Amino acid sequence: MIVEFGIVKMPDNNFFRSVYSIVKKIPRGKVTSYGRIAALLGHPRSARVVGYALNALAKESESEIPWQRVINSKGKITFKGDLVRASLQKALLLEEGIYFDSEDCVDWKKQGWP
DNA sequence: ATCGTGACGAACG
DNA sequence: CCGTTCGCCACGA
Repeated sequence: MIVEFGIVKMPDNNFFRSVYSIVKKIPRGKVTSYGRIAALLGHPRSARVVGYALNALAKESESEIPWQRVINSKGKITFKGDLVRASLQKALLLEEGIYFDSEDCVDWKKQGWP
């Protein structure tokens, strides 16, 4: 099956789709990490793959899935060369009421999910 | 099938 | 509290 995210062909991969279904459940005003999602899926060591899945998503600026609510385990947004996406992510999160401290770090205890 | 790659993360030093 | 190293695993060439 091909999940249509624009022209990008998504593989018939349960892991990717599982990632998306989890991300969709993150409530507004909350955030979680790549590793957390991987753990929820029963693949505690597949954090990188979660990032890989979200990467394919962001290209199409998919509105249905709140990709911006996924950050790294340190509680920060990961740049990795794409400053545009990073700033967009922060803007979206600020709009949702996420609070960043002086070091651009979120408070897991108050805004972490689950 | 093999291999390099990466929105990660934990373990070191 | 840094920066490095290493394990991880789906994907695409």
